[in-house]
Amino acid sequence: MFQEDMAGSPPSCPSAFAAPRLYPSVLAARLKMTSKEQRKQWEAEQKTLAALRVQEDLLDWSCEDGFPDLHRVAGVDVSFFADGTYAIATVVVLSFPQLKVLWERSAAFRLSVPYVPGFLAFREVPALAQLMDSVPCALKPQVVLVDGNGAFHPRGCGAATHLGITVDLPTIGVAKDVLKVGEVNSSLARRVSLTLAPGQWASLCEVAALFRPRMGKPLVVSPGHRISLETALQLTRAICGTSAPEPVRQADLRSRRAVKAWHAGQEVEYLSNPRLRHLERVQAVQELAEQGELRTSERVDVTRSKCKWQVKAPVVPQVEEDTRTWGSILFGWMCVCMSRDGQP
DNA sequence: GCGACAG
DNA sequence: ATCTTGTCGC
Repeated sequence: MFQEDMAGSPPSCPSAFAAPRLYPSVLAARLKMTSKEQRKQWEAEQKTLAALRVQEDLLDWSCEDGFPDLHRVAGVDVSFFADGTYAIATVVVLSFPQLKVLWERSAAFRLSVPYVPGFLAFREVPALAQLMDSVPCALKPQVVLVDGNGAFHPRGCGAATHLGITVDLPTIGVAKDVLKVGEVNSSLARRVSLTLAPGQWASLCEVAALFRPRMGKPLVVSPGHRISLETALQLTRAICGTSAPEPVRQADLRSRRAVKAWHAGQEVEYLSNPRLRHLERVQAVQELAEQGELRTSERVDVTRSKCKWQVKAPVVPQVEEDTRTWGSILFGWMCVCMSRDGQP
């Protein structure tokens, strides 16, 4: 049990949190604080949930041209206060294909768990799941895009998968950096990205692909829950703006805005104990699974899967002519420089 | 012992 | 994740 769970009341005054910024050291200290017992428990939960992951399309919308039955997509994100003890979780629901924001909710919560690579979900998903619960039925999203990984994870259970299973919605993981999973790492991804023109993608392994937006860093796309990698990629491409999928961009923008608003002294909604509520929820999911009420599926072991890095051109090219911008060209050049450093 | 490591 | 300015363009 983390001490923070005992803290009761919401923060009421920004000036009360003028704590010094100790990011690197605080992180290092907390990382060591995470006991081996805790890690084992987390790993066990991830394995249990990974076994419940539905890896094929289980959707209420069609994947055919233009996704005719898809009307609402959601994005989620978390932004942090400078003192590292509070954060704001945001859920946004957008219309499809217009990609206009239909609904938003942002709320502050106390961070009760450190960030440990491979265990992001335990830090961010409880608050996000609680917010997802409050989405009005009429606005319930048909798919959720998560900042992070889905099945592309050492135990097949990244934050997108964790969230998808606990709220029982299709999810897609979109990560800005490459988590090391088996043979896949950032240097492999860098080599693959050099072969990618804007708008193209290439697979990294069975459950992850690298997608190059028109501008900016390539994204790691992996299915979270109730969706295939193919469909996840297809949809991500369809809703990707210039550098990121619109739902995650909106969630990012709005959660940061909420942090700034907080700093400016505005009242912000507060979630009391997302982690404790989430523990009960996960338990409920596991019990349902034991009773056979939940569908289970075979887990793909990323670690043992071979890398297929053949480049595949997009079905519908997003960039017809050479409309590459300065930033895009500069990025390509930086990639070349970085790969030179990386090569013997 | 040191480095790696989604957000 | 967070720390950060000016600047160019619509």
